[in-house]
Amino acid sequence: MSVSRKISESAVRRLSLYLRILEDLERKGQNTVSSEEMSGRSATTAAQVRKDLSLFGSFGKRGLGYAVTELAERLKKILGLDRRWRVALVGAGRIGSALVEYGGFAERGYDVVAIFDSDASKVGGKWGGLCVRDISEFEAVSNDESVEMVILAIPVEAVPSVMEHVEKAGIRGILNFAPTKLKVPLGVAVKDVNMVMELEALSFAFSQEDGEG
Amino acid sequence: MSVSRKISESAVRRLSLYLRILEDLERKGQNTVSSEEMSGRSATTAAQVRKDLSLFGSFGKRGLGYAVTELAERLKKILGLDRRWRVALVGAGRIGSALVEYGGFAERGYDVVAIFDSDASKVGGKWGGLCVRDISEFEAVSNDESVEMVILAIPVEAVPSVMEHVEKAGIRGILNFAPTKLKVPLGVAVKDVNMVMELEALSFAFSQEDGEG
DNA sequence: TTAATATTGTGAAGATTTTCACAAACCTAC
DNA sequence: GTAGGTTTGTGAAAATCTTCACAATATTAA
Repeated sequence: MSVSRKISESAVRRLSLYLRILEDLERKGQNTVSSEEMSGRSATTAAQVRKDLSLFGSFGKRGLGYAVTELAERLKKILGLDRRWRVALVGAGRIGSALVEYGGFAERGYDVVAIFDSDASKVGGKWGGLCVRDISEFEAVSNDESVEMVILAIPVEAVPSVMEHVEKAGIRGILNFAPTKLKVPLGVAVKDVNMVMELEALSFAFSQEDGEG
Repeated sequence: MSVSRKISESAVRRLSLYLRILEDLERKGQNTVSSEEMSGRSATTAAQVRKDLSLFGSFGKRGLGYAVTELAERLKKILGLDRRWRVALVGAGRIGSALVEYGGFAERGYDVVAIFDSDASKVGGKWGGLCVRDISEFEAVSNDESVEMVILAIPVEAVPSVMEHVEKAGIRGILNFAPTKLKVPLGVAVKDVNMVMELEALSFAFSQEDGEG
């Protein structure tokens, strides 16, 4: 099961998508699925699906396809979803509130166990059963609470000082909503989410198209 | 200025990031910047920065670097940000509310001019000055309001029926928060945003690392 | 004016990712 | 058990993306 090869960013994103498709098929009671059908639902090619899956082993049966439930389990394991993760939210502002309000994380195994902010007017407030703590307490609290990952929903200016705490606490996974590339030590994984950047990509695609003959 | 080459997804994302860096430098009153400095702030290489920019022309001066304000203007134009965009939000649920609440869109030129839902209990409600309309009115309203792009914040099940309206209305840009790949006609641009997918990529990176020697 | 220094723009090389194409493996029907 | 139809798994080819390396060009100093 150990994988020595480096798996590309985009391959991992596709695995996520495959898992979602499989869960959908599971709900519908479908037992097996072909790479062809998976590709149809995921805007890739059948060859791509097979290649992606083959990076981790042989899950399918030739002539038949993949067992839906079994493959879903394998993917969950590969993606680290066969367990729950303890997550801290840093930044009790608009984005942070939107994320807590959104609530989709717990469903997929991510438990927000602590919330931090540097704004004194927010510290002490209750957010869905959790007390907003001052960022200066980050190391102590995240240690007590065994925090593994951080959701960073803070303005760019606040990044350097917050990152000091995060680094010192030995956090090794960050979901970054601040619109800047984080500089992190080796071994710390970062994923960026930036909705405005997505919209910009959209208007780019749009403008290009309009400009062309 | 016309670009016939296809620009890669990741190149566009980097352009977005460069623009943000430039705007930051502008605020700080810096007049010129080298590809080296840009790369330092964006976790890429100087060569990558130059290559990306050179896709659209020669913006820099050898020996000196790039003029901050001028390059920012050029990038805005390239990314289609030299104008405002009229956007409709479809789905007045948790994600939709989070996005409206978040509010970062207007700042960057995207105006939400209409909100739709299929849930009768939501239709008619007021959201930040806008009245939530029934999705069946989509074509008429989006035509009246000259809607150009759509933010799709609906559950997977609702996708097919909503997409019918969106297609008929001739919308050609979609920011998709539904965790599924949309099937769209040629010429329609789609960008997917999926925060859970990002978190999964994070736990994947994390699990891999733990599993290795 | 010339020398020294800095930095871009870009072909070419290198690396990575995707697609192709087909042998191997499995299922069903008779 | 054999023939016919499917579908996987995977090397090899093709396409795409990133890095390298350096000529070309600009600035500054003397």
